[in-house]
Amino acid sequence: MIDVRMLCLGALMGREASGYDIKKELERGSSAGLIDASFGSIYPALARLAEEGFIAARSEGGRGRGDKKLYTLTPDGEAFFLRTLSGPVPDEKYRSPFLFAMLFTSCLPRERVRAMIDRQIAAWEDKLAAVDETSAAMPPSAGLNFVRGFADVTLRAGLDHLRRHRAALEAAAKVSDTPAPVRPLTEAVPTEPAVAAE
Amino acid sequence: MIDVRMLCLGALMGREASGYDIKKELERGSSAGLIDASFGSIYPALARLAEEGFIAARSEGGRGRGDKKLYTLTPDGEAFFLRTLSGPVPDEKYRSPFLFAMLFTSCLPRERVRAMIDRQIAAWEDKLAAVDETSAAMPPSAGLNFVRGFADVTLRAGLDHLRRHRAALEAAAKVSDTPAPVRPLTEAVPTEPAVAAE
DNA sequence: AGATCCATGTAAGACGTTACATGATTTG
DNA sequence: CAAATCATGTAACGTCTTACATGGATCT
Repeated sequence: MIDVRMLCLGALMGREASGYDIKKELERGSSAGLIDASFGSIYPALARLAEEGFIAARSEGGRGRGDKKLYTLTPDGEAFFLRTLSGPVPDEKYRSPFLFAMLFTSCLPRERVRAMIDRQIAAWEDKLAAVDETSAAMPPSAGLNFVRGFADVTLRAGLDHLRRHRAALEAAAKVSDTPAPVRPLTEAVPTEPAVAAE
Repeated sequence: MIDVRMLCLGALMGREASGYDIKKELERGSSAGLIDASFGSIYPALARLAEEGFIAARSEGGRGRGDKKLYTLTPDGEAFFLRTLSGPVPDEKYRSPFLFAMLFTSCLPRERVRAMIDRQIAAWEDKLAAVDETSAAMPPSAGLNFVRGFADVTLRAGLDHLRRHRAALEAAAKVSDTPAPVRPLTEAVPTEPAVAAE
């Protein structure tokens, strides 16, 4: 379970923060590019955690900024967080629209494939730069080092692979109005030769 | 957009299949380990696609097995699929409960960290084996090669990284009742020294 | 003065999972 | 005959995103 509640509790480990702060942290802090959540899920999560007694709120209204609510973990909250973290680790989820699209290169126009690849390379390069940059600016800890390093090597491997294979992908793509060689997403070894019949 | 509808349309490119077949394909076919979906989302998606005229159903009742519904893409469906695929490519989503947990190694008992790492290594090794195995048994196509290869290099990089860093992660973990060195998930360079005050 | 950032929240809806209900067929 | 696999579907529920509503503060 890594729902927004866990994200919030994690962000509050050893620090006081508002919903807004948490969102910023997810966007530009140590988890930049790895995890994200919208205000629409963060605020209700905080409200519920407060109700449950896992976090405590302190209003910082007054002077400058409007009504800011700073949350802190309660002992209960920290215990709950650590207990949940120690529980069963759910499977990872990776969903890549780009990879999915690449499965169908042979049915897509070549320029389109080219454009997608360009955008993906740019996106991964950006992410890589962001990871390396924020890593440098962060106090080192074994966990942080590991996670940032993971993002780094993994992105590099992906980029490298894509660069090496882009020619093949583009070559397989459809040139303008070539009758698309639609091959099914097969399940292992389709034993019937296409000629077959009877 | 890679919702279950797109998954189904993709699975039906150049082939006839039932909801059950699609599920199997996702589990053990070319997308094994990369994408999955439950029956609870596949069947309603197929029903809706049929309503919209993107796929056509053919009942294969009769002899052996019960009432099987085989779906085929209509020209409209194929056009819709290709058009959507060619549209804007949404961001990738990667959610790793394991990586998240590793951010908090310093607060978790060492044995627990060790166990998590062992399980993760095993999980990635399994996935890698599955990828390599099914890749070998599949008719080669540029798209398939690329995607399988991507999974392969990416998993290897991750595994390698984890193996190299496990000692450091375990060393940072909490030994039995050591007062946990809780360090916040910081946002870049927290400039205030903890002493500060006024 | 207008744009942008800070700051919180709600409501509607999309999307998906789990669990349930059902039943035939195949295999050990 | 029991267990697994084939096969389809529904209902409840959880979770998250988008879009909306609101308002002060800061910057240009």
